[in-house]
Amino acid sequence: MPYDPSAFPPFAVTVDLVVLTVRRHALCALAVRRGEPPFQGRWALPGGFVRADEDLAQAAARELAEETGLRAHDPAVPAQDNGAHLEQLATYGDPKRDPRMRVVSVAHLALAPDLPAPRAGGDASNARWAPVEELLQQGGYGRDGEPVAPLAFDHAQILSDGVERARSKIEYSSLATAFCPTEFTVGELRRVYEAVWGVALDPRNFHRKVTGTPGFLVPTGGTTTRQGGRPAQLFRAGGATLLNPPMLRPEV
Amino acid sequence: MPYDPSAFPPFAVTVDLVVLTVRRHALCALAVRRGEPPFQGRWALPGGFVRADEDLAQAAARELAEETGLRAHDPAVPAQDNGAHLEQLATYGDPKRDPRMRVVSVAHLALAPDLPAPRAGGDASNARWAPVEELLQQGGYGRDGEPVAPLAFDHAQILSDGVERARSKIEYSSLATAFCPTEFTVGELRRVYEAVWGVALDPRNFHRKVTGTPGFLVPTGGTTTRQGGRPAQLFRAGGATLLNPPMLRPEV
DNA sequence: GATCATAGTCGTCTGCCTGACGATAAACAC
DNA sequence: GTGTTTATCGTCAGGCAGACGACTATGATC
Repeated sequence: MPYDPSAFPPFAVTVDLVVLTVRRHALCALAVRRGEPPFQGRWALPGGFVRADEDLAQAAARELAEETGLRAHDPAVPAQDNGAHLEQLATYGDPKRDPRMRVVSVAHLALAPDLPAPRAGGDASNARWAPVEELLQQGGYGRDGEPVAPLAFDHAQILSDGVERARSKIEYSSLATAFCPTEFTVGELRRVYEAVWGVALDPRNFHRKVTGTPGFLVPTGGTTTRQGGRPAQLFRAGGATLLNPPMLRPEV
Repeated sequence: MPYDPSAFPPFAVTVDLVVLTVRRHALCALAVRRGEPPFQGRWALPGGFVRADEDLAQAAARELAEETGLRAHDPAVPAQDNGAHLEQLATYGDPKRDPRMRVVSVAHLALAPDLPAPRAGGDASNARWAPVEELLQQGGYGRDGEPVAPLAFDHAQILSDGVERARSKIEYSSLATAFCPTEFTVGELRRVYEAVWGVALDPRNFHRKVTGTPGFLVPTGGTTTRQGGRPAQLFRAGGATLLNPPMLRPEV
């Protein structure tokens, strides 16, 4: 195939972000309201065009910072604090996914601890954390009784894929700690698993499992009582990234 | 962000293919020789531009058919024969990955049973199955004593990611059957695992494990003796796609 | 201050799965 | 027949997970 610039059609390339966090025992995703057509007024995933001199991961990190103020976690610096986990998810390129033009979107998945409040260009009403089931239900009515419109474009599919990735990845990696603050208790980590998987876990077996997995948790020495009840030990994420044996997701 | 066609730079979008198979107890990948600069004469992964009206998966399936004659396995037809498994792998978009222009490549992973012979535009000398370690070694000398040049572009990284995906995915899915013909024996399936993982497995424990996992294998009733020794039962891939519990890859 | 509710932590027991490995079965080569 | 190769069945011990009892340490309530 000789090199011929007219031999290939031009594409626009964007990054879209599935930013997940756990709030009030529910897995939530960041959604922004679209200000212009198509899908004006509908909720969508945050994202934007990749710039001419930018790598895909850079573009995703830039969008993440613009939308949330989060810095992306550099994989080369595992002990970095307050950085969000960011990884490529999948690429969506259906010719009709954007009615305006041919857009290929490289979706990324970000996991963040619970954050104060979202921002989207400074306008809080145009960005929110919403439970993923609420964003994924087709039509129907949300918790507040208002009608729910599906996400713009193919973003329901992207969000669904991102949630599934997160659900499976916390099984065999220490990624669940990305949902926790720098220091956290075993109970807080358990509530992350329960929210992401949507199941209840036995606190005793969970405690035995996570404290017995080498490299998963490192005790800081401190304790906290912010959950009420007996004070709990505080931990930081250990160096291990892959858990062997993995956490087991209960059968449905 | 208002819609402004001049606000985004144009990209070329390609699909690159990591086509894996098991030949002579070794994990092999399809490589094609580049006929023009850049990297003229070097080996590369097969691939090509995505057309204007084509989905990414369609483009990957078309390239796969052009290079190997394989039809992609439609996930909606699980019992389809002789179709190769095809899935999206990852997307590579470093601004300098192609010296000519800005190219974003959506890599796909294909798994195929052992095939007669590769073809690349009818010229067999420009396409071959090569063991992945041979393609991935940087410089040095191959089995035949000839100097080995690294793969073109970032294809070593793509191939490495594809191999790692395959290695981990046969742990928890029935994907290893994609390397086998329609009917196969437990021993043949074991040799697939051994080649992909590069380890030796205990035949007795392997047999117990795979025949005891519901939905993994379905006996066809026939037997074969094509491996020599006692005749072995023939199986087809069962309906299960996810293995629970998974196959365990031995520690290094 | 006693009592209660809440949450955390340590143990025990049982069943299942895995790895190691012995034994037998059925073909082919000589 | 003997040896070789591959397939298949069985046995046994160790480890891990699920179920669940027991105890500890805090704050809330009376």
